[in-house]
Amino acid sequence: MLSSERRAQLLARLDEEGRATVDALARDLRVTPSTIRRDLARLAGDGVLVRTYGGAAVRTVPPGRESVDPQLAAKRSIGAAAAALVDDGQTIAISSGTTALELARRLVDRRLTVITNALDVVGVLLDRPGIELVVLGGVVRHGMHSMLGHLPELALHELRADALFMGIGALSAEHGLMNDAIPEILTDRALRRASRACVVLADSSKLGAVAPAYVFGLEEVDTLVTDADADPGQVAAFEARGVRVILAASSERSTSTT
Amino acid sequence: MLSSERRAQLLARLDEEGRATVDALARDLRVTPSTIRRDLARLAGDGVLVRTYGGAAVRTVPPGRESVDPQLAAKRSIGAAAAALVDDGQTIAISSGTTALELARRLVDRRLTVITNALDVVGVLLDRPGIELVVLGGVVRHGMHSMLGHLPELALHELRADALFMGIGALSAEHGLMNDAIPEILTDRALRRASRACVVLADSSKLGAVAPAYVFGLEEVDTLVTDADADPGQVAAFEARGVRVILAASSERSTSTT
DNA sequence: ATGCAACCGATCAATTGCGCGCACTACGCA
DNA sequence: TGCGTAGTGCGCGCAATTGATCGGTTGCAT
Repeated sequence: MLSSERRAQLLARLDEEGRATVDALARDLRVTPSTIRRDLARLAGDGVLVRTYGGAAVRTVPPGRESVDPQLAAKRSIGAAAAALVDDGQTIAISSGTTALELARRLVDRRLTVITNALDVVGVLLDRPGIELVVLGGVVRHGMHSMLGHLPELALHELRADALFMGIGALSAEHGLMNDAIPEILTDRALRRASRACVVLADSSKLGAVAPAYVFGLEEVDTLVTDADADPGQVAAFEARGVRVILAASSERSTSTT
Repeated sequence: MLSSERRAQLLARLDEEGRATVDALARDLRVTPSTIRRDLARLAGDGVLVRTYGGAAVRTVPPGRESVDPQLAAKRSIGAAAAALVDDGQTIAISSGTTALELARRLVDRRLTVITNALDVVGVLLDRPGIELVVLGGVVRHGMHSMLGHLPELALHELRADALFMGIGALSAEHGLMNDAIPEILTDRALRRASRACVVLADSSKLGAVAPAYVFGLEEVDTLVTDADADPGQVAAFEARGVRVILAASSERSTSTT
């Protein structure tokens, strides 16, 4: 095999899977880990990938944190369902989070203005012909790739969106929307204030859960997109609070794995 | 078989398979590897294919669009020299541009706070343990990956840096700093206002050149880092204007190619 | 905090490919 | 026939890649 071909396969695999270990690459490409390390170092020098301890990752995918996400299938279907709510020509805001990132992946061929504070969303939508991309700025949280602080708030005073699509760590009919990280909530509230409508993206495991940081109440939420595994009682409770609930068609295998 | 016919077959095969080894081509075309190497060298010179170790491959990017930067070696050395001006613990601002990007590559292992409006710089410095990354935000320019508009200005009201490192499209002792893109200049000026010192990074081809958009004058510039190919007259002119000039050691091969 | 296993970068020897010079052949032309 | 040019094959010194090894470092678990 040609060395350039090997590097191309390496990149293709990384593109597909988001990350790979040195050992796995060495085994599958039939070379020693030394060679893989050299290839990775070279490609990392070109800025194509990011070297991590034990392997490598695509630049735009957060490491570790979302390793083997059992809800990934659900998040994908939620992203697809949410994309159907977006009309061409609109201006939308997308918050950080893996579910919101799945939405962004579905929007690459659309004609939109997108406001975001999530660097991963930026990576997905960068240089897409129909996408006008507005980045909020801020201090980048390590690993999370979201931009926080008062800079996003400042920028959002100057911006307005038709709709905000936000992922959320937990939500309940009783306590509203909650997140794990306190610094996030100021940015999330500012995003809400700058948007006409609010669509919350949350897989069914988030419904009825709690998290330490209170973001805002359900009265601020117009639509909730979740997956078909959602508890009907929860769905009814949210609908009773005036939230339109959309159940995304879930892929079948997800039930068997849990 | 005619030699031109052989080269045509060689190209056809490469088009079909995407790659080929020297040995396989020599075997199938009934000539020695030497001849194949000569053919490949010739075709690579024409830009039709890419030579790789042990074989050849089709171009992955069309010839015109790709970034064959003749100044890349110079920019790398400039980036290295500029990195020596940065002390650990400092807060620095980095503007957009390929030369500034080379500086960023040299800072990945340092302990710094970095303010930038360049997404490529963000990609390089993202998740580096010692790097606190502050993104300015703004509207993303397609292809350029810089964030512009009044959002960066707004954010820069809230920020201060020890030094600004900025790439520049052209500069002369007479006309000061100039850029190709008008929208850039507002952001560049705001970056300057927020920084105590200003270091300009420009390879020698930029010295004495002109570009349409005036950014600011040399009285705002403390240091200029360029490569050793710089015209001594130009260097003297800049020094006469009070600018400290640093000549980065140039790599040797660049001279032989010109 | 500490110990341990895994990983990394640097280095070395071996293999393989490469550029270059030289000789030979084929062909066109006077 | 003699000569010049272009193309090809061959051998040699050199460069690039690779796999193995070693000392140092990192991340993880206890």
